Amino acid sequence: MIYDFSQIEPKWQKFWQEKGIFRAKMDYTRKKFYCLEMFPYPSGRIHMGHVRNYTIGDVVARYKRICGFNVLHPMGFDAFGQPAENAAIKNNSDPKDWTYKCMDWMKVELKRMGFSYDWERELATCDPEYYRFNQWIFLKMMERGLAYKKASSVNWCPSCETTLANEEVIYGGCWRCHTPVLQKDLEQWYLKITQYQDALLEDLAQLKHWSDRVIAMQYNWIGRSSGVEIYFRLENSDTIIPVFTTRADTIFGATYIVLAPEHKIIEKIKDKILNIKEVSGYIENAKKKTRLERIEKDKSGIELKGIKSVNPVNNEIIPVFIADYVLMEYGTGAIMAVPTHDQRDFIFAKEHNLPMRIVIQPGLDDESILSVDSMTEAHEGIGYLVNSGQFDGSRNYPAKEKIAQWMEKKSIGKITTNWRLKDWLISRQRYWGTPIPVIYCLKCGVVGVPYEDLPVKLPEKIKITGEGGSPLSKVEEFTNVKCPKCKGHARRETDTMATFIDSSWYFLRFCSPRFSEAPFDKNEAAYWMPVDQYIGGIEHAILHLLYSRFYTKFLKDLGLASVDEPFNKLLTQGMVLKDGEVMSKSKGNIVDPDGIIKKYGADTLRLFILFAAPPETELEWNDTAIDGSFKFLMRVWRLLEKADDKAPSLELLRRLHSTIKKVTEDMEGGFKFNTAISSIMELVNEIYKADAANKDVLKALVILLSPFVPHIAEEMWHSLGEKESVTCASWPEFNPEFLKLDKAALVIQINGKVRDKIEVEVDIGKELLKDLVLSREIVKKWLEGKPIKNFVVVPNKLVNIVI
RNA sequence: GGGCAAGUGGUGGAAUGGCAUACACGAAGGACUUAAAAUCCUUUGGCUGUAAGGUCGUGAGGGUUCGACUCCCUCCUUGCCCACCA
Repeated sequence: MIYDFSQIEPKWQKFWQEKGIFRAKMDYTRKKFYCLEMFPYPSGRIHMGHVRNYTIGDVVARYKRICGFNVLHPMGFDAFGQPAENAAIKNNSDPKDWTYKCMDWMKVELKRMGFSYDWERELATCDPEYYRFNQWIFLKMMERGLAYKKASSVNWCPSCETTLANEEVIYGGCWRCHTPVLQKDLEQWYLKITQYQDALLEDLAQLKHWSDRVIAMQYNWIGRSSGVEIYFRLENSDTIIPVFTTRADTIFGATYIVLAPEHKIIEKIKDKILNIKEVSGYIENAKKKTRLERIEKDKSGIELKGIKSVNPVNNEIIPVFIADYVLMEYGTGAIMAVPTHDQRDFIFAKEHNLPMRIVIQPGLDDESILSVDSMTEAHEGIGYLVNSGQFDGSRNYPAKEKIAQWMEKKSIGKITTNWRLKDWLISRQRYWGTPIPVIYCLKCGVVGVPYEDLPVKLPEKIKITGEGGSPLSKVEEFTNVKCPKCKGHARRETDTMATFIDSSWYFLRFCSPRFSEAPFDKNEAAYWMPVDQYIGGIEHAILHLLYSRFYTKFLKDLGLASVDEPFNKLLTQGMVLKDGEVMSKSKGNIVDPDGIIKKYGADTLRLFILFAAPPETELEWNDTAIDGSFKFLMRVWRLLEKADDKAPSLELLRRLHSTIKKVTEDMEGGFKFNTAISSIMELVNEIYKADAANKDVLKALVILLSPFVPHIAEEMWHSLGEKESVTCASWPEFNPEFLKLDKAALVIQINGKVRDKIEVEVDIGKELLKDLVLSREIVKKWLEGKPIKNFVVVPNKLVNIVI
């Protein structure tokens, strides 16, 4: 009887599907468990990253199911996006055809892995029945002022010919193609995620089962900082320039102010700027620079000649500069410069030969006194205030609050909170996405498409060239519409939504994927949500999770969702590496899962991936080590030949029950699959050693194995005489009676070093133990009459004699 | 510059205050075989020793403790995230 996985695996996959074992139904009498893995983008074939992600998820789902939970474990496709469009341009084909072909391929591969999905809940975000609710939610946001159109300077990728959200700009480049991003003035749709900034930040505290790493990433991204907006007036004018600072304690040291080149005030005061030509030149130049260039360059800048400002705390007349190191998108787009206590200002002041004044002395004794002439860098640390009027002598950090309050009282400043998080730009000049459901009418203005007209369907079979902006703008029958209000001539919006929208609520849709009246059925979602265990890559730690949290909060406010946070536990799995590097086509180090399945079967692949490393850490692919996983399964398989009804030895039962205990603890305490599997391997070794494979012991072994390697487990389960699926069995409980021992192997240490071992009765008294230990020959030799300073006993574990 | 991880045999990794290297992979030797594969058995951190044993050893240095891979402090290295964020 050989282990023929190629016959076994399809057989049970078919069996599970025909019996509908993984179909999920709402049942208030049972405890639910919603297990979700981040759904894939249909790029063609599944890769090892997918296999790892979905194997981890499948083990969780199968384990919870066998523990008696009512498990929801769905799968679908994040089907809109640019690769499909690019493929269409390249092959002169249709994005829809390409996408559906890819999904079909991937589905075959996912099924071949034996994942326990409820395929009846499958969804694809490019399906009009799905994206109509992207539009539905968008209209609800529009009604509440959360979706709005705004003209502004936006991130523009010249290669993709589309706008990008701040979140999609990675180190000055496009997140997709890494092309340096430019700034462009455009009218675009935004979602007001900032409406939820407080909740998004505060509710992070609820997410006790998320890693510190992800929490920190979200926290930093939202980026709340409290400080003061200080009003600097221009000399001989009523014009006020507000400036944001977190360092109000340094205000008396502000010796000039600096504006971002894009600052609106410049246009208003340009007649008074004496060197306007040079200033305009500088601004033009700054606009042309990519963000990367602005960051890398030294601190360039130019003074606005003829313009002076007034420091409101001491009425000092100070110069005004523009410089591209000041960012328009953060704070007020203007800063007060304190060169003595801010390193960037220090460099700038040195370069432009600007005045400095020390307002914080690190210590008041002679050696630590700073002087402007001898300073080589800014003093950003703590100290005592000087040159600061009535605040002289206070410690600078406690003075911060006092100064802020004083400024507020004098109406020269306002205590404010500044956020790094900006509203979400969602307009994309692309075809393969959700059309934004808006119509522009000359008479009525911006009009939302009426709900009964949804979905606004993407026109099919259109020509996509990849040139000249939005493909939809060239489709006359799409753009040319009647105004829903006045029935007059109107034009349809031709931009599509960012694809992160699609994945921001799919977990809710999975609760009732065929529901047609709303994005999802309230009651179903109330039962299944939140997702109990979410599993995916760390690359989605910021954007996808933040947007999903935002959508969930909005949908709760709409009265649809029942939870504040969508994902209770989050597991971010590590990447799969080959030769220390991430697998990628360009590096040519791809291992194709399909080839592995053909050679070893899905169970071996699953086992190797789970055994080789804990789920969160990186996994180094090893072509020879996978052989070991295969051999282990064959070794398990051969146990069938040994199956008998002889009573198992007490020793074997002990091992069985300690394995049950260990595996259960590993599953409950953070999914330590690698150590769970290694303890099962020890059990198998023990059965071989005992050379007696009692059927009940084997059945327990098979159940323990079933979440990891479901096909071989199912086959063995039936071979052992069972008729139902092993997935319907119940998880074994360990019997503590078997774990009790009457003898304990004690380690004898002398001065903390192991010198001897002794077997004694469990819970032996200290005095009796001491006599026993001291009578040992080895112990006597080491002691050699030296006095014992201390005799430490750790019950049933060790003794340590200190001499 | 800020934040979060991590650093253990030839390799993946185990041990979260109590026998460092479980479980595997690889390697070496042996059994079975005409042979190979498969399977089974033995060995496998360094140094030292015929052996018993001794001794060193978890990135480096200090500390706490009867006892530290584990806790604390300082530093080094690597990975990831953010970053002229005022």
